[in-house]
Amino acid sequence: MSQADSLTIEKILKVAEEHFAVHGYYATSMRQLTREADVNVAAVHYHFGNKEALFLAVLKRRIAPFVLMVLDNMKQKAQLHASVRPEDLVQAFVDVCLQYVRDFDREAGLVTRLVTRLMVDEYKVFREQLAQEYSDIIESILHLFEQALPHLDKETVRWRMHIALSTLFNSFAGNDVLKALARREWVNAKNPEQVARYVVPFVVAGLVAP
Amino acid sequence: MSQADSLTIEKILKVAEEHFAVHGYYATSMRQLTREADVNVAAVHYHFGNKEALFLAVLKRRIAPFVLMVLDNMKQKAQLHASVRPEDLVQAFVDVCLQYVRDFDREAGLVTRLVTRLMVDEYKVFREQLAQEYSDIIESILHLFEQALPHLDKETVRWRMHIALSTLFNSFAGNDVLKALARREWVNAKNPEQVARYVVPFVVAGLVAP
DNA sequence: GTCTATACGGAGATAGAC
DNA sequence: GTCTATCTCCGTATAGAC
Repeated sequence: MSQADSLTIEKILKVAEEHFAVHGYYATSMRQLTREADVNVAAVHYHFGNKEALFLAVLKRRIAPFVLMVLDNMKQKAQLHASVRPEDLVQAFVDVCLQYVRDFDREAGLVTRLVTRLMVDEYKVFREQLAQEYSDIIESILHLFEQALPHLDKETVRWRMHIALSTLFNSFAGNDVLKALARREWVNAKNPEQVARYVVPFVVAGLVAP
Repeated sequence: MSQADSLTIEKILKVAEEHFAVHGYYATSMRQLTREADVNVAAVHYHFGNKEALFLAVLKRRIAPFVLMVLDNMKQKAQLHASVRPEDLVQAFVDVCLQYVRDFDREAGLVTRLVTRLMVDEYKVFREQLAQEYSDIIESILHLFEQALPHLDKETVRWRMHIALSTLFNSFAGNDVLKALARREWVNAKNPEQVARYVVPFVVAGLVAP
């Protein structure tokens, strides 16, 4: 029986990705997770090996399709015009996020939350395993940014892309400094349409800044 | 004996803030922390109550002075000109970060890392306890942003401030999406001077975007 | 080949001896 | 104030049931 056909594996992955995205790697309990998925704890170790490997499986399943879709969407938008426009690159990212929300990620931010978790936790093991898979895609995206910002030197382009993507991932993950520091709710950071509306002009302006 | 005079408390706090900032709340082990601080595990429970309370103590000690310093610096810069300028507000934040690096935070990003941890973890207990302390300060900072961006409606100002502060905290925390997803090092996200150089024009442009 | 039952060491928490 | 003993829950490993 192939992995994809196994009901047990699917049940584990479904509950696991939710837990990892919402609570993070360390705060996720294998026992609670398997209880919720109605699966024995040891079944996870049989199918995946250990907690790290399960997390990796979740990441690989969700991040690769997302990043690839972003790249494709960027290329597609770029072809509509004579030159690559910064606003098209940003909009491509946003479109994929909104499409994910419509299609399957109703809670919004599953993939983006997983990525921001990776960002702050700097888990070396995961990075070494994941880097290989996405390096080429990220390289292609950088190439598009270089075309979109021809007046800037390459070091600056890398930094702007770095800040732009960090901001986009964090915004769609619903991460909210103001909510963390202040009492009343300032903005509805969990609403993807609202996020899209306000983050696009901000990031585009940041990219093309003098 | 007052808390500030206790050597044990000081030893615990010093090691704890390092561990919490670098590894996060859940990945921090009380046993490892106390071993490193050369203090008995139960001493933490005696002086602070539990792990949550210790984390709160660390946050209160570091975040309040930082945020207050940012507000003061913003007000100070604002008084130098007839109107409040967006670039002054951003530069005020950056100046405080760089001053922290020079003065005591040699590893850089202790405070900013703690805040980004709070952002992604959404730990309700901490928020309820902390929100009260910083609400007024954040409110004052919002007031400055409203003065600096008079042509924008208040909803937009809140969103721009939200995105700007998120980006600033994340940048100085050294959080790096590209490093999380790709193999080779794209930018030196851990170098505060480099961060300052590239993040300021980006965020200022984002704030004043049409 | 799949999965269950169970045991082990380490974590945070706490009561109570000193 | 300090520290030991102990409780419960965690991730993990493994033997064996089906």
